[in-house]
Amino acid sequence: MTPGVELLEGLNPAQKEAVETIDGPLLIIAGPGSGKTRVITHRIAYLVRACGVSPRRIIAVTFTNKAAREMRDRLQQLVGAQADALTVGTFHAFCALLLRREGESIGLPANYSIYDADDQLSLIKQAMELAELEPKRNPPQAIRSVISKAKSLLMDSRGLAQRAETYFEEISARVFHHYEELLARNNAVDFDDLLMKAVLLLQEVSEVRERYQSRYQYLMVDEFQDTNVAQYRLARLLAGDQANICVVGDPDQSIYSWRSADIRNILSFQQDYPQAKTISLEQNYRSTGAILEAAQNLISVNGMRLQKGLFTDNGQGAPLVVHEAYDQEEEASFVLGEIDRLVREESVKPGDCAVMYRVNAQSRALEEACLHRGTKYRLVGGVRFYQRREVKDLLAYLHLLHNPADEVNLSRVISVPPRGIGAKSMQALARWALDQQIPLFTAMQRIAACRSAGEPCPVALPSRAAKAVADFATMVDELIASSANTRIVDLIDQVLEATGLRRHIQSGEDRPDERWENILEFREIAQEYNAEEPADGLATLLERISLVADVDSYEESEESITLITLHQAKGLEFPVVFIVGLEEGLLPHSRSMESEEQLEEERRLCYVGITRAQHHLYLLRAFRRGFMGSTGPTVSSRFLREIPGHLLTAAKREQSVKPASKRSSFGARGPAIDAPPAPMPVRPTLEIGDLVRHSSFGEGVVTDFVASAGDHEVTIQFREDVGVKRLLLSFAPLEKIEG
DNA sequence: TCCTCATAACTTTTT
DNA sequence: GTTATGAGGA
Repeated sequence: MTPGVELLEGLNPAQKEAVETIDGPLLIIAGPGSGKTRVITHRIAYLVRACGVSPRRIIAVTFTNKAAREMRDRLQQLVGAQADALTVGTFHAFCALLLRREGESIGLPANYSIYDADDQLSLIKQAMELAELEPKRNPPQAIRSVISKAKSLLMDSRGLAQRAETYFEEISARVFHHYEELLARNNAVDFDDLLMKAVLLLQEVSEVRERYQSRYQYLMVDEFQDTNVAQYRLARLLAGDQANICVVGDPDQSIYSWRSADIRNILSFQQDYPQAKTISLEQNYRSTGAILEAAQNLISVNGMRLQKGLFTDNGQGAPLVVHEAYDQEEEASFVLGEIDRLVREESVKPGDCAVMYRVNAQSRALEEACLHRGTKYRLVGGVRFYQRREVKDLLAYLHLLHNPADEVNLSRVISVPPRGIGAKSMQALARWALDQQIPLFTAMQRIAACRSAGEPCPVALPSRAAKAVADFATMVDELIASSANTRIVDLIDQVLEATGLRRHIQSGEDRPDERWENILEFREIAQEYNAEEPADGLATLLERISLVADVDSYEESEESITLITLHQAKGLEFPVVFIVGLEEGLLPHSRSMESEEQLEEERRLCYVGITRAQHHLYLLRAFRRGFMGSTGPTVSSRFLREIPGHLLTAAKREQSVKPASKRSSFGARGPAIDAPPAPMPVRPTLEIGDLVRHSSFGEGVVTDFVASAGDHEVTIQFREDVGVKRLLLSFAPLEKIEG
């Protein structure tokens, strides 16, 4: 028997074909729950075990570190220790490594820093000062986004200046130019640079390109619909003329266009590789028929779309539950109440349940409800660990030790703790450094040298400040010297003591215990890097930390429910899913309602959420929701209307447990005094989720609403003894109960 | 130089 | 209901 042939067992024909097609370009269109990961991992294992390809020659690129880790784990099971020789990682991680090894050939020193969004912003503000632009009139955030878009299209500041179409782009190009220089001076790159410089490197330096092309014979790209132009170019450069490139994606799950992801890459792929084979995986193994049907109906509203015929052999399953809560507190308590009930009555584990939302701010109400009820939960995202102030401060010191040219991190730590070097002194120092054409930190070292030699200070500084600067430079120098031969954890301890950071945190007013806990947690993480060479250990630690997302640290647990944004939920699946906040302005988000493209992306986001569910799906909405301190009534999401009514059912009545007083106090028709005018024209009639009273049937919930021949047909779920009724709006004696 | 208090401005989504 | 910024006082 051919070795590795058992890897094909249990695959459907399309999956099998995808695994066996190993040479030449291959595009796999993989619907949700179609066994995509299985196909990718089996394909790699097949290459290794059946085709005898050395694992060193295979590279698989994923979107998140978590996906990479999962893939590696699965491959370990399929090919054992050989999995270690595979290259599996995110685009950014691969580029970071490539640049650290080969960057010198395009003038990038190996000890470069990676700047995150915050660092970028502070550099952009500096660049704006140099370009003499008012940050008030030109929001730095917006400029950053223009720069980032340009870079993801592989444009530098010259390119942007040439192709600028608006005044704002022209301004941005001017800032961009200074920004590039500042990055170079700080020996730093931003996220987009990782990709752009890697492309530049492979394009310009043929020796390196050929080496990598001949090393990697087989290339796979996961989540291809979320790649941007730079990433796609990189993939093509790596694939070379051999073109054993396999890309896997689903255009309907493209939700990162705001980060310059470009679905058109799928079209480009077919143009760039006309001989490419396309395989569609259409059988869904994850969800019930009802869930899949709802998802398909929703997504089919999108205009620009490749039709797909998803199907499942799973049963129809339970209908989707829609519920309108009074406010976000009641929404949260409904969710938790329902989870309790499922755990009690249907042997569901809390860990099987996930609550998904559009924006992180929505997690607050849910967290509070969990705390109140004693429900264990795991929050994915939120305030990121590495973004916490104390952790970032410590990291900034480590960055400075690794790359003393890094002035963003230098400025960050110069006054943490306060050591008598204020803004004025820093300004004077910076001016002098610029004058002397030396880096800021070198200027500080000069002052230290002058002082110890008893010479006068070359910069006009108050003597206290001059001493403080000299002490600081000496301290950092000592730490740098020590970093070359100290284990990471010991280095961290030295930094905490020498800089006074430990005392600063522990004697601080602001939750000192919690903040110190975070430092200790960071210390734990760093411990894992001890095995490596000390100097290299610092480099890898910093690199890894710069490139991890929070979803990466997500671990499954049986007792805790999961709170997660819709974006982060991509690639995950749960038996029970609650999607909350199905309201106009939230899902779809108000910032995405300007253009049809953005709206379609919101719809895809909703689609991603729905297709995460295996057995039970709940679609929730709050009638009133607070935003930015104030609170106002909401309008039901159009997405609810785009799901056919026969798939939906209203939540059982007793679930809405809020005391009646709260409801009635708002008043059925009374003017909403504190409510801002609704941003969207409210439908003059009824909407899905509305509560109505019928003169003979009693109270009910609208579950469907269709226009028909000059009238509207409403489907209403009444009390259990009455059941579901279809009524024509113009005839039915219906009264809306509220809002 | 550093800290406190007020106010303004804002919140998509993340490698 | 937050977090970033600024003025003014110690």
